Amino acid sequence: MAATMKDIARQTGLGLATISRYLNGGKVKEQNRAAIEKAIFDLQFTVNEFARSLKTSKSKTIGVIIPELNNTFVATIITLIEDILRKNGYGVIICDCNTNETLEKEAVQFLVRKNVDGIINMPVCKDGSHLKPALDKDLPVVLFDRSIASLKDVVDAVVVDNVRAAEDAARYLIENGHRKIGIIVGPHDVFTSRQRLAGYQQAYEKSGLEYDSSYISFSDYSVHGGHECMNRLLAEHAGMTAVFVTNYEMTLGAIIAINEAGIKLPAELSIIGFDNLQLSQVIKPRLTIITQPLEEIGEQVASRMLKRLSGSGPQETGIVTLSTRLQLGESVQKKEQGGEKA
Amino acid sequence: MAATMKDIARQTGLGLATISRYLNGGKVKEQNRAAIEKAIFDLQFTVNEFARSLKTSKSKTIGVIIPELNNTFVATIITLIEDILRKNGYGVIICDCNTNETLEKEAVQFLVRKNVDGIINMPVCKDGSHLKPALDKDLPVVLFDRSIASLKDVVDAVVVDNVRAAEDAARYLIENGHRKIGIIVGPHDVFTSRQRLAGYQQAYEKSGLEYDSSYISFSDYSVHGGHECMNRLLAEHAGMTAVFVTNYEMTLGAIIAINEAGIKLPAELSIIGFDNLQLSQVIKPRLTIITQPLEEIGEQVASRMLKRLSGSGPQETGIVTLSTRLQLGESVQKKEQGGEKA
DNA sequence: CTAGAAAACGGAAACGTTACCGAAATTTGC
DNA sequence: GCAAATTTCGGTAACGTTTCCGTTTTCTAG
Repeated sequence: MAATMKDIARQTGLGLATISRYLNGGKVKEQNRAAIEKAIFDLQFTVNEFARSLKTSKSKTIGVIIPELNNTFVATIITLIEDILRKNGYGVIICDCNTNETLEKEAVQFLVRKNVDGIINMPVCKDGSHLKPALDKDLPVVLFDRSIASLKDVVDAVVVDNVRAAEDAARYLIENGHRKIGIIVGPHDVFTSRQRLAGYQQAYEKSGLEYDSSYISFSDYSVHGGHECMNRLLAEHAGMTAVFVTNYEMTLGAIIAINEAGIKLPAELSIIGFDNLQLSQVIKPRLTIITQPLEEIGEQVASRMLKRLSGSGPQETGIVTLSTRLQLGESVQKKEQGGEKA
Repeated sequence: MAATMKDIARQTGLGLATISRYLNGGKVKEQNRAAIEKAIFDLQFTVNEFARSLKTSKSKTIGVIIPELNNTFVATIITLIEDILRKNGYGVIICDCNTNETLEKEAVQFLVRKNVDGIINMPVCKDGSHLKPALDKDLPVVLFDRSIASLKDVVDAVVVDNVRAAEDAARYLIENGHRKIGIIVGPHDVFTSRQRLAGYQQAYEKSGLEYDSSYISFSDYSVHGGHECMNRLLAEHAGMTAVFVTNYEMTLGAIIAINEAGIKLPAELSIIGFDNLQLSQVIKPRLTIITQPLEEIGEQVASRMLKRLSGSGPQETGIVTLSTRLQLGESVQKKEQGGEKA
């Protein structure tokens, strides 16, 4: 049916090895090059990737495992990664594990069976045991958003400095005179949640202030969860003057709740949100937010993977920590303290 | 390195063909079956999918091309499709073409070169010419969200009845006494935009009323766009009593704009949104929305693809049209007409 | 012009499956 | 208990590349 290298060899009178060399960027005499190209054109030849893969044991495919595709942060990063990898000839197989450790483990097995050349993962499992099948086969693994301590010598990881990010946000609020600051964080056991909460606490400590743990509200990184938490905080803490919401979806939910309650931003309540610069500028008052360098995360993940793939010999792995930025808007109001502090 | 069928054959004393038969679900004598299974376990054998693919010319991989991954509707459907296909042993390679026809065409070529067994596509290109490389190779193609008239005999398509959906929404508003209804639609040239607009117009016509085309606002299906359009409509049409927003992202943007303007829902303005039942219940007043049967769309797309893949002989292709539902909330207020009618 | 070095080439053996089809083993029927 | 019918089995030839390495061609320099 389709033309093969043999057909090219026959038409050009050259040997198979020469055709192969040409196809793989080797040196070929000018006139042979022309002949081969003509034959390829005439016969509409395309390399059979199956045969090539059989010989090289490379699929030119990368597996990506994420907890949830329907999430701006994840979708944006995947889009960036996919774009870069595709430009380098790699296909990207996505597995949404629905924030479920069992499904995540199965996804790794599935991808290894599918002979992916590497795995990119925003991990749900905390100890990294799910990655064993991949590591056993020496596949390069790159984590993002969350790192896994026990794996730091065998995989790459790209994360942001969440502690610092949250600290920046909380400090900014404190500097603006706020003392009773609510925080809406993700699930207790998620890496980023913990870090962001730690940053909030650290800001209080460094300022020599105490925080009230009842102002800490755990949620699930969803719009619904953010809405719920915001309502709870509003109901329980009439004295709250500011709130820090630690991801995009929850920020959306929180704002909806605030609007519903008829609370004026920022006069009656200051807010700092998370991610999605675009939205922050659409909302009035313009939202002050912590932005993650999404492009950079995507690029780092993709380029680390590519480097490992082209890797000659063992390379050092490591954690790349990127910085977030406090993007000022108008959703935080300076609050005069009643002379409480100097 | 890794064990092959030959190793299994050697250990069991059976022939290669028998091992192959066993692996592919053929009949094997009970005691041989046991021996093979033991050998597989002992040697940690797994089928080399590369070799299998070379023989069968099947990759067990499906390509999915979408205009934009960072969109709830798309992400939700992809998640469903991916889940079903993975359970059937298929990997899903995703290509985000960024709503760009050139990139979409390149994505098809890329996937065909990667030997996918089929292509699922939410098409950007209107005439379907981008799919030629796939159709030339007789790959099954399933479209969703948008169909392409010229391809209706060669590909499957799963869409919803957008005309009816929009008509339902507009009629409901009209029945509730609204006459000056704004509509925020997607881009002029997109299938769903046109259909949803047509439904809106049809509702007016069937009610014997005229619509004012200045109440029609074209946008781009983004949060930002919805926000912008809503602001424009509010500025230009003080008399507007209701608005229909035709996708989720724009609905979000519109609500933010309404809230910012301090307009009370539904007392001062009624609104019907689109998609995302979950959010609609989080917002107060609970949003009246048009919901698309996302699960059903995902299932239909996946099962159509699976059917075509297992396909024995030529099957009939066709368009599946699913129904939307008007999910009542509290965001539409009955408006007494000043005896204008009847 | 020619010896030697360098570059380009080509034959053939894998890579690990699947599938055809004749041979061997087993079952069935009487 | 035996021939015929039915299963099950196994040898072997692909599938279309890549790669090793010995051979031929081309280039360089004196």
